[in-house]
Amino acid sequence: MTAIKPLVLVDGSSYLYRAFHALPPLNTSKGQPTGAIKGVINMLRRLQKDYPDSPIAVVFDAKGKTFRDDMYPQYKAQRPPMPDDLRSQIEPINAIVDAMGLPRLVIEGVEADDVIGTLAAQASGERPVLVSTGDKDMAQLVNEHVTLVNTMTDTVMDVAGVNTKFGIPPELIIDFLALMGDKVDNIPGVAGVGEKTALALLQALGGLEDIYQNLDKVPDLAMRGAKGVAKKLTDQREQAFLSYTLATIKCDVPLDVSVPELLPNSPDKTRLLSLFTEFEFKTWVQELSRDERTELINESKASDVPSDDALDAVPAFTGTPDYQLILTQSQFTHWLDKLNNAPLFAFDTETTSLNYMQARVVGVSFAVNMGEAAYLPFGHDYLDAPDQLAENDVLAALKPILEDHNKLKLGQNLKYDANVLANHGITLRGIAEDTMLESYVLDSVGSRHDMDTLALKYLDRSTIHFEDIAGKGAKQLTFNQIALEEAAPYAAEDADVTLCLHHVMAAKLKASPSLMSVYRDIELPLVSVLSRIERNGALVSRELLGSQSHELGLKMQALEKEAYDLAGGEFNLASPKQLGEILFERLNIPVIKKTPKGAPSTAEEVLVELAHDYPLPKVILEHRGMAKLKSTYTDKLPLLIDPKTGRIHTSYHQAVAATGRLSSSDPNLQNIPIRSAEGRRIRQAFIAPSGYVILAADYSQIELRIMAHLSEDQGLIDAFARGEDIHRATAAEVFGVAVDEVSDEQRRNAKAINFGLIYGMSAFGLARQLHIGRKEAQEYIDLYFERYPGVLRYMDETRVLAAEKGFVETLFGRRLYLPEINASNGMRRQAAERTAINAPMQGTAADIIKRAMISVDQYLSDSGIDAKLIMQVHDELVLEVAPAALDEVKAELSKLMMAAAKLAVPLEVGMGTGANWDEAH
DNA sequence: TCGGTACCGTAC
DNA sequence: GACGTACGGTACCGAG
Repeated sequence: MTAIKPLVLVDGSSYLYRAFHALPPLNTSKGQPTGAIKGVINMLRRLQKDYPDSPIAVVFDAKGKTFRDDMYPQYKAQRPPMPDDLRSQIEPINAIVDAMGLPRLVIEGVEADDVIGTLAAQASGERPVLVSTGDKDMAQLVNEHVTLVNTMTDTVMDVAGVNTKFGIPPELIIDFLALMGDKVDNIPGVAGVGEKTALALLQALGGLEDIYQNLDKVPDLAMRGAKGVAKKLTDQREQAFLSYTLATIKCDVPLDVSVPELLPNSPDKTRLLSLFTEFEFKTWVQELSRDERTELINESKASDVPSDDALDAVPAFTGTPDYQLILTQSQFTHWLDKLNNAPLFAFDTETTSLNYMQARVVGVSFAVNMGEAAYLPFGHDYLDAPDQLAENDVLAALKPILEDHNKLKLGQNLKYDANVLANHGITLRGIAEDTMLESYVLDSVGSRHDMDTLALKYLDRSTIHFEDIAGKGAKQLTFNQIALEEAAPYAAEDADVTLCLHHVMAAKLKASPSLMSVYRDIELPLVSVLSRIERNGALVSRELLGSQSHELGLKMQALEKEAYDLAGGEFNLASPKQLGEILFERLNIPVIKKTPKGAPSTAEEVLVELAHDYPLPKVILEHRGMAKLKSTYTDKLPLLIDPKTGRIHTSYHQAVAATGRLSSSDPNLQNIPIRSAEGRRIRQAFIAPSGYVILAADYSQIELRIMAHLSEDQGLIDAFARGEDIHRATAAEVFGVAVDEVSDEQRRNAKAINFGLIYGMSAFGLARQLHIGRKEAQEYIDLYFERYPGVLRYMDETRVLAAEKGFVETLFGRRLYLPEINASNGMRRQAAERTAINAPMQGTAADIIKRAMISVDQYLSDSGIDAKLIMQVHDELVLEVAPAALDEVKAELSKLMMAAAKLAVPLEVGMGTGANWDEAH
């Protein structure tokens, strides 16, 4: 089934101007402006990716007069001449378009619009037409065959879209322009008739002709100044009809090309490479060389991966599903046969607990074809439960299938299934697809990624919820206690829905090679790696934590007494509300800051400030610090030690953080204290077992290095290349002193600036951070951007691109959508802008360490060396290593982590070892 | 007894 | 209001 490829008509001139004006200026090191080139070519590359092999034409305005100038000498007359900085970019664009193999059209005497209108008319009815433009005037071309697409904003406009956007159908767009005129093109329109009046007239009376035939009805229309409008229309009749002609796109320009001749040629890669190099488009240069490498790789492995085409050919299932319950050996044999012969099957485990270390599998469900699934129970043991197949027999029969690399599996969060199967001695292999990860890669923030949410979102299907059959709260049943009549439809549905979801989401992913690569090359291989890390666990000393808890408790008691004396009565130190009353009402201490809800804040920074003048805040601060350590860490961690392994097994969440980072819970191992001496004692409780040492390896300044790479700022790149202390180097630049004369304060300030940049900080934020004036903070920021202009440009460009596209990307193509980037609420919009700045850096760092984890895990298992991964903390990997293996592991780990990305700056890795996690830093 | 919100604090 | 991403603790409040 091959759909007819659409004809793609690109309004090159509209993008040329938009790119030039909307994007911040960009120059090569020789001073050649390239911002518009980059904008236009970027857009063409996107179109090519979206519509490969479609006939396409890139159309530009010709120089000189057009027929409209003859008709109306003032047409576009007020337009300033093209700026030199734009003019000099036209030839390069032409050259690149030609090298890309795209047909380029420039026709004398008419405008690009007319050429596009003509070609659209020619193709109309034979194939769909997509007009790629940023110009709304083109809406007049829209009909059932012709759609507009704004490639810069990724929005499309069909007939319904025109109606929604303008409130009138496409046929009336010319009339609309004729009435209200167009400032940009200097089309006069009817003076005194603006957008609102024009729409009211058109909606009430129809087109221009109809309006003039019904001028008597105009004064009665419900619109502002209706009475005067009729006179204006009468007086300016001629001008109105002239405007109509001017605004009409000509659809019968004589052309000496026709649609079939517009197929793209294969690109001249050598020429492209030299052009991209000349204009210093470094990422495209890299991509060109990378593409050539991957083409070779793909050719060699194309045959052993099942094609997604096979799935796409399966129509969506709409009938009544067939869900079976497997209770007999012959039913089981039948399904084993299906599984063995399926190119891919969905499966799901039902268990007794959400805790993957303690869970036992009590049943398994499968789906091979959509709408057909089965539940195989073997551990339900409620009163009067029917006889089931024996667990041992079932698992023994399934084991070879589940452990076979070549029997491909699909699931929803298969890491969990892999973990619980491991409890039964089964190593899940052949993890080929995971719907949770498909959803996460498609849109990490748009919705949650649990199956119920996905079924509603992608299948418009409401599923049986776990709570529906298990109940909730204290009397919630475990799965083995649920009657099979209820359990079977639920479990079978899970497998079926997973299969249907994959069908839908895989097609979406396929449309975007970069998202597909994030999914297939990063997220999917990571599943098994994370499963192993989780099951390895981290060893903690129960004794050490216990004595720390005890000690903290004693100190807190003393502080409480002290606090009650100072406050003149007992109160709950942990209650911000009660504390606020004591401080700000009873003791009349001034309020420095309020919480978002308006209550006086008792946050740390406030108490630190107050501690200068009052004794109580200092006591509260000390108490809080201890309470935090005790309740969150020293009391809690021992409770999470698994009785069987004696270790702590966290859960890493792969589809939670918007940027692509992992998160960790139960416990969260990614926020164990390190900054204060007291906090670090908790890290001392993370110990190596006897005969091993802890090895911690972390990327040094990874996000700043990524900023240097993405911004291509030469100063920053050079500083990293020289291997300088980056905060010191920044301070030297910003404060204009030699590197070895930077004071501690200057370095501290520079460090705050560097971190602030990563977070999209404002002068206010920096001022608060450094306790300086806002003006002074702004001066620092200005100085910084003066020294590192590439960074400023990158930030501006990122904001603009985010606003136009609605998402930002990491180096590896992971996307983060920013629905509020164009919000009218300034605060929300600014928050989205800060996310836009931060996400590419944080997300690229996440991509890099994930890639490193995959290769490190591969190395560890291939080599069989005595070492294992036990933790990941965003930019750090922690391992347990036998001392005899230490030298080799360190060398290999460093090599693999550095090789996880090729940036314009070196990726440096720091390492430490010790008997515990604290010592390893 | 629970679920949700507010506030606070830990990490990178 | 003003610095990004997480998780989780305690307090508090209201519904059941």
